[in-house]
Amino acid sequence: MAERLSLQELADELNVSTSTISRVMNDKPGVGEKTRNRVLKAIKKYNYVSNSSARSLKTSKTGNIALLSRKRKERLISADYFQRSIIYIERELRKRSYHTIAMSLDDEEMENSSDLLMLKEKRVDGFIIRGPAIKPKFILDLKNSGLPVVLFGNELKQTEIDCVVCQDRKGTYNITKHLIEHGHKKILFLSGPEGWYTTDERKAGYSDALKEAGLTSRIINMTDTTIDTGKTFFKEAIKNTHPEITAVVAVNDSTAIGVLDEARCLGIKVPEDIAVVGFDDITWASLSYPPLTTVHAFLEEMGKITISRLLDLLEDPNLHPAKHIITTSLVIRKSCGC
Amino acid sequence: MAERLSLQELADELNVSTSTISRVMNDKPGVGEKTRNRVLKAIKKYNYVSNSSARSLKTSKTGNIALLSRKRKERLISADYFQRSIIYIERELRKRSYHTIAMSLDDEEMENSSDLLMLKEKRVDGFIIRGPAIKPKFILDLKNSGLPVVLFGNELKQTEIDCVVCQDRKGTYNITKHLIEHGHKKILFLSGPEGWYTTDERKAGYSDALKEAGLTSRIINMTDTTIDTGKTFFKEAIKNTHPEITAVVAVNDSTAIGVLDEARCLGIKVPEDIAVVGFDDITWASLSYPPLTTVHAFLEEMGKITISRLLDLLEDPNLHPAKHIITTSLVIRKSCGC
DNA sequence: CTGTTAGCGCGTTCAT
DNA sequence: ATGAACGCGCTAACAG
Repeated sequence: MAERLSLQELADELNVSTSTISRVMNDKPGVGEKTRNRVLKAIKKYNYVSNSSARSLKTSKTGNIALLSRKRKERLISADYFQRSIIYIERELRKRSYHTIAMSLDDEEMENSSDLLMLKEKRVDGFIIRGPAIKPKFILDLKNSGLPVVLFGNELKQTEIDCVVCQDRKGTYNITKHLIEHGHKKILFLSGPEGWYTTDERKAGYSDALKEAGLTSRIINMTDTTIDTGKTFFKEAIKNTHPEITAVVAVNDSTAIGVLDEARCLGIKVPEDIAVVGFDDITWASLSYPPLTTVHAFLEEMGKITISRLLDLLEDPNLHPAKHIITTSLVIRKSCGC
Repeated sequence: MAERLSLQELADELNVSTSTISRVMNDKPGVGEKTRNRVLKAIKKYNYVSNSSARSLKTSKTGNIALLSRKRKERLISADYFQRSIIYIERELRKRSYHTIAMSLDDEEMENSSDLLMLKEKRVDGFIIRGPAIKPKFILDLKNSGLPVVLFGNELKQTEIDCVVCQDRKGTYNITKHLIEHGHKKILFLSGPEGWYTTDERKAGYSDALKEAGLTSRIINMTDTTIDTGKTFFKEAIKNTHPEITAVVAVNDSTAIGVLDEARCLGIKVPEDIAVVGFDDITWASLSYPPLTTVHAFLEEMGKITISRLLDLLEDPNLHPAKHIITTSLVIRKSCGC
């Protein structure tokens, strides 16, 4: 590939000033029709693209957005959730001429948010933070950097901050109600750690449904929401603390799939002996055995809103924080037994 | 957060010149012990970090690496493969002070590689291209940009270019041989589109094993290597073209899992009626029903080498291209029936 | 409508 | 050992 052309070189080539070309490049007024066309043609001919560092230096805009996730230690369970959201967000950002810098941070790295170079280096214009398992302090540190932040699938409880979530509470309420309507009375909720937004909301939705039906709540707070915690805590429940249950509402599909797997190990038939339902509708929900009844979250639409919001914030950082809640829908498959 | 400090401001604060601080920042000689310490302390105190755009402009290094993948249209099946590699690569790069710009390109976007702004904008220092389903022209275009390129899980057939792969051929040879040793004689290979590196290699491995045993090859080239193509092509084979088979070697786990799913739909028992094996050892291989016998690829180690190589290339772009082949290992579970 | 000029914040000569 | 001056490539303010 030929050497990159600088603005100056192109200007010399055309016998115009750099400002003229700059004006044309940025679609600004103040250039005659004839000159503009001449410049446009040359830009195409020489395949001229402005140097992003120089532009950033001048404009203080990088054209990069950081997409931050938490790295889990356990078996990767939400992989397709991760992939679908990251791919969608990246592509949507790219359509609008932004690049995506992806990072997976473990808990330790989030402790030292001051280490996050990007923040001080001015390498990005804004942050998308994905998932519930992020420490509030980390989020606030980022927010205090002055750059726009939008949360995806999470909300801060004390501080108002832009966020995009699905109907966690209502979705779980609906699916729990579905089980109740099919005659279940002893329903266990496998929840995640207290304090995670989605977990708390979904737990509340479960409780809403049970309370409405006058049934007794049975809740277990797991240490995480993975296949493995699903297996472990379900086994413990069925063998010791809650042998009487006829249905399990899992806080997410990964947990539910862990339950399915463990049930198989224990010789418990799903849905004949126990009904199992999840939340998220990850790809594997349709491939598990039996296929999982769950709540579908519209990740793509959540992503779309996240990005629109972030870009709005980029234009006007003083917008008042908003919370965006996207609908969910119930997906009936086999694991609920109806 | 306080306003960012510029080099000049920090210099004024300390009554030294910007050059002195720059020297300290970049660990260069020519600064007295006492001054150096004083500067070091101030850097810490004011939390000074140099502006990345300005630095890039001056040094022509961005500190960004592009990680490119192909976006598939079908159900996402290799999600955890994707996630594991991207997370690992990103974290490993970050350890070495690089940021990762991730992009998922569809076929159309790869056609117009000239559109890839990054390339001309000088937004990245190098490229990692992940997966086999990438058009050679796209790779060559990138390579011709003059920036270092390393392929991950792919190889160019005509042009020498740095690449990191696993033992695709030998791995498939081994697992096929395993089936043969357990008495299978009519073994079908579900392959991907011709021309994809991994697919072709694995097919060759299958053929090696069959030839060695004096058995007849049965190969189907699918249009892609997903759960859905696995389902479709397996069904077609079992019902029409190859009803006699007793075992299926799938080109990857996604395909194998599609076969498992379709077998269940058709009332065919695995492994009793038909043995099924895959390749990759994605997380779901251990969770499918029955758990999948497969070939484990060491993604993390592949990622590590990819990065080391890319960084070496960054230092010396004239290194001779090298191909790195990482070992695989056979993982025996239930689906092969032994 | 167009060109000249002055930085953006940094690294790197070249003097001292 | 230190500092002054220059320029990386671009945009924007000011002249003309």
